[in-house]
Order: sequence, then C-alpha cells, then structure tokens
Amino acid sequence: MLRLSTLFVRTLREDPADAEVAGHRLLVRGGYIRRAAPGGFTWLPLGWMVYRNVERIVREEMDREGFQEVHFPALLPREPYEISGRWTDYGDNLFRLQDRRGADMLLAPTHEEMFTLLVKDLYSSYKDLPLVIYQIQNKFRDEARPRAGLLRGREFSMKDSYSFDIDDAGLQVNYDKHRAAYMRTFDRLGMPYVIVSAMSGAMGGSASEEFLAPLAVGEDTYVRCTRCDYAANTEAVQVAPPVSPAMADAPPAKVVDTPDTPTIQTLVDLMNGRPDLRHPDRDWTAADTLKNLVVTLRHPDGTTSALAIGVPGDREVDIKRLEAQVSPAEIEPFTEADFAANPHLVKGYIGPESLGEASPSGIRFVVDPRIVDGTRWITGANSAGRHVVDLTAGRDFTADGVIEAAEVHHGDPCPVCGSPLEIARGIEIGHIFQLGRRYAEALGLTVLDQNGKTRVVTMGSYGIGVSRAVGAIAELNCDDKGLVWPREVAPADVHIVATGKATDPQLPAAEALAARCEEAGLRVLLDDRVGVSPGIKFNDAELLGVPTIVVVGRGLADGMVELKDRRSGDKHDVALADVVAQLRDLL
RNA sequence: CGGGGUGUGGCGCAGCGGUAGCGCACCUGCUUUGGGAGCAGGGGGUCGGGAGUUCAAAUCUCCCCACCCCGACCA
Repeated sequence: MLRLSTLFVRTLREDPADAEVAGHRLLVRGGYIRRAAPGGFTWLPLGWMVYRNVERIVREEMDREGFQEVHFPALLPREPYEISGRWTDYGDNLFRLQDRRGADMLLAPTHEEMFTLLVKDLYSSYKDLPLVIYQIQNKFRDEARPRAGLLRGREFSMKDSYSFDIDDAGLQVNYDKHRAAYMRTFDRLGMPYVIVSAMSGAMGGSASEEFLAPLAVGEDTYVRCTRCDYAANTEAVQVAPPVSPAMADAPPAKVVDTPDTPTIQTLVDLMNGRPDLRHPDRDWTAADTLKNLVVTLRHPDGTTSALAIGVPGDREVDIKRLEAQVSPAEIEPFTEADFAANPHLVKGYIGPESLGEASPSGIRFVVDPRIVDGTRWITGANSAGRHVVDLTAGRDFTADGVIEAAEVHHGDPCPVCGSPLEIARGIEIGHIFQLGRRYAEALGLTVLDQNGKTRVVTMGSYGIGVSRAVGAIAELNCDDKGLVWPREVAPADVHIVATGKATDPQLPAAEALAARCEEAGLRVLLDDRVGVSPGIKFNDAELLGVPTIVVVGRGLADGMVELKDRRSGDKHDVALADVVAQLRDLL
C-alpha cells in the first residue's frame, strides 16, 4: 500500500518555470519526475511505478509473440560502429568518450550493430532462424535541443527489437507480428495512435511505418484522410496523378511578353487582365503555372550537381519532402555564381525547355506527379520578361523523372479515395522498419541455407520509445486539474482520501477500507496525512491522477463514502460495505 | 548552429549603486478540518562564475558558464 504520509513525493502548487507543455508540467508538479540534467530526468517513486507499468506492458506484448529479451552494455567500443559506418554517420548526436588508455568509446544511441554481431557470434544455420530478440534500455543521444520533458531527452528508454530471417517472406511475417503487437501495446497503454507510412515509395525503400500519437506539441507533421484510413508522414505523402488530358486538344505553345511579373501572383493578374491572354472560359490561377526551382545537391562523396524541380505554381517546394527524396544528398541553394556558370538559365524565367539531361543545360529535371502528359502550363520562357503559355507536357517538354517534393496542403485529395486530407501534428512513439541486409552485410552476418550456400540474413528493426510513451500518455491524458492515468499505467487503482482530524473516525475507517481493497487485489494509494486540509487532499488526488478516488469523509457517520471517477468527474455516494465490490467491477 | 529570454532560500518571484526581500514550502506552539486554513514565533541565500569600475556592486562594465523557448537538426 502506498501511503502519502510517507511516500517520497512532494507536489508543487505552482508550475515549474522550465516546463512548457502540459504533460511535462503536471508530471513535475505531481512529483513523478524531476529534471536532473539537460534532457535527463530522475524518476521519483510514483513516476517509476508508471514507467515500470508501461515497460511491463511493452514487455508482455513482446513476450506474447515469443520474442526474447536480452541486455547490452550502454558503454561500447568504437569498432562495431566503425564497421557499420555510424561512428562518423551519426555525427554530433553520438556521445563519444575515451577510456583511460585513450581508446574511443561511445554511449549507445541504438544497438543495431550489437544485435547483429551477437547473432553472428552464435548462429550460423538457416535452422536457427527466424529469431527475434529485443531489449528495453536507456539510449544516449546528444540531441541539439532536448525539449518537452520526456518527449525528447538525451537519455531515454527505448524498447527495440530485431528480427533475423533467411528471406523476405520471413521478414514480412515478423514485421506483421510487430505491427499487431504494437497495436495491442498502444491500446493497453490507453494511447490513441495513427499508423503512417514513413518512407516514400519513390525511394524504392522497404516497408516502414511509424506509430504517431496525435499531439499538438509533437514534432512530426502528418496527413490523414478525412474518410478512409490513409495516413502518411508528410515526407511520404504520395500525390495521386490526375488523368492525362487529351494531347490533341492542346493549342500550340505561345511565347508572350509579360513585363513586371516577378511573382506567380503578378503573372496570373497580368494574364487575367490582358484581353489577348485571358483564358476563354475562366480566370487563370496559380495552379495553371509551372514553377521551376533549381537547387544544388551535395552528395556524400563531396561532389555536387544541379537539380531542377517543377511544381504547380500554387505551391512551394517543401524542403523536407525534397530532402527525403534526394537523401543522402544534401540540398544547397543555387547561388548567383551557379547561375553565372549556367548561361542557359535565366533567373526568374527558367523554363522546362532549358532543363533536362538532354537539354543544353544538362540539368536533371524532375517534376511533381501532377504534371502528367497533356497538361498545359504557363511557365518561364528562358528569356527575361517573357513566359510561354500552353506549354504541354509530353509534347513540348519531357521531364527526366517524377518527384514528391511539392507542399502538401490541407484539403488535398487523398491518393487512395480522393477525399480531402487533413494535416495534423503528432509524435513518433513507435517505428517498424524492414531494415533488409544493410547491417548484416556490413557486419558479415550470414548463415548457410538448405543447399549449404552462404546467405546474408535479412533484418527488421522495431522500436517503441518507452520513456517518451510516459510523456505522451501524460500529455494525452490530463486536464486543468492534473493527470488522468489510464488504469493499466496508473500508479494505483484507487486513491483513498481520509478527511478529518487525527482523532476522527475517518482515518481508521479509511485504513480498514484500504486493507480490504488490497485483499481484493486493488492497488491502493492512501492519503493518510494528518493535519492536512481536505482541500489540499482533494487537489492532490486530482493532480496525481489515479483513475478512481474514494473520499472517506463526513458521510461516514451514515456509513457512506464518496466514489469519484477522475476522468469524468462523476461522483456518487456508496455504502461503505459495497465499495470494494464496486471498485473491483471497475478493473 | 542562428534568434529570443532567464539565472536571487526547496519552488515561484520582486529588488536594479547604500543593512538581501515577498508568497508558498519547511520547523515550534496553539487554534482549525469538505476544496491549496488562522495567529504567534523560527531556520534557511558565497544573489550562476570570474575579472573590473566604485568609499560601497545582486544592482554598472567586460568575459565566461548554465538553463529555458522559437528555428535549424532529430529512429
């Protein structure tokens, strides 16, 4: 039994100055956690109970699938990470240190290498597979900016598992098992979630999905369909290409003088205001224009190349989406010097006819999926102050490829069903990812198959942020009075408040009730503090957020106590004799 | 790494050249007990650090450091 009279906790009346988001504030005010380092938190007894409940649920759902838990050191030597390339790839986010002999060490940011090497150590036959092993451990990342309490720390707890299979079919099976296990886990944690595709098909990547908790304070932007179940990370949104208009209907392209039209809007206004340029049956809009942006790509080997991106003029190029498409190359602005070096490009009037690998400029030209053959565009004519009208894709120009880099707008059609998409914010709480053979290849994890031939193992990696989940649960389950824990993660099932003086009958009655509750299998938090006013006790009960509150107060004279649901605020009087039975029904 | 902000008792804050304060929390006593009680008494702070200016620095100047927020970055 937890007794508030002796529990190591101090609730705060006022908000801590350094906590911004509601969940974080309440976790600190309720005495669940304390900040101990930038991005590092101490778990106080109540917080540690909640943490362990979350961990237990995650573990139970892993074990249910037959996955096996292992435990690694957090302090690791450089070599494995050197071999996989991540000693350098991880950059500044890796915590590096040296031992007394000057040997490079690191604090593990994640353990792919160690899992892979461990399996390589022990297994060498296809008969040993499939295998799934997992860990629940603290990870260390030197985040540039920790924020929002538990939502982004520099030391944090994560469950991650790895699957090892001989072939893609086996990988798919383990991927699906994790997907199902994660859905069960988040349901039990009382967390709403959205599963979004995390990697664009244009990358040709393997399957990867993120579990996002819908939180306004989250760091990820995603879209979801207002009608069907389509959802995707913004980076991964696929635009449904329109049906190609008939090419034969397209009038010939015509170059026109368009002075003083530095922006899309001024161009559209001029077109609509000039009788000779007006559209026969409607106004031109920005969506009729084709905007061409040139950037420089810096490739990992240090070389650079230019890339031109064509998007409809009513939307900008989304740099994050573009980066996701061109990764691992990095994007740099196209400078004046670059323009000077490319005389075929007229700044502000770049047109498709000067772009493309086969064009005089030789610059690779990729376009938004909306730019299908037969679509007609107003776009730059590669000549200052001039644009071209009715330039028709597939007839007047052909792009080198398609790219998903245009901004996604609220209300864009869903690629699956065509209904409007909505844009929302969330935070990643789980990620399932078909890694494939990258680590197995780099670290030499192979087994012999049935024919005695060497086969590279294929892997999957699956993570749940455990400490982050605690932060997200708090954020998702709170009101202006305090936290409201889902029952399975709550530090107790029932919070019993005894009012009255030390000599009043309420305290012994509450003690007796608490004992009976425990016998009935309920986890009890008893507020047995004496000399504390009822107001403080009620407020603390609401702040701490145990799902059910029982007040042993002035009704006791009539044999009654008050039973209150923390979430709804509903309360009613119950005969003392019936309380335990009613509480058990809540479980 | 850019921009902004803050460092004064456990927490939240005021003070901005002249004896370090307020509220909450804490300790003692008495009263009080259904929504963060009252009275009386009390303990606790090298004012983030260093250097300077000054008769005198929490306060002014310079240099550091730490933390928070926004952005960049980020499984």
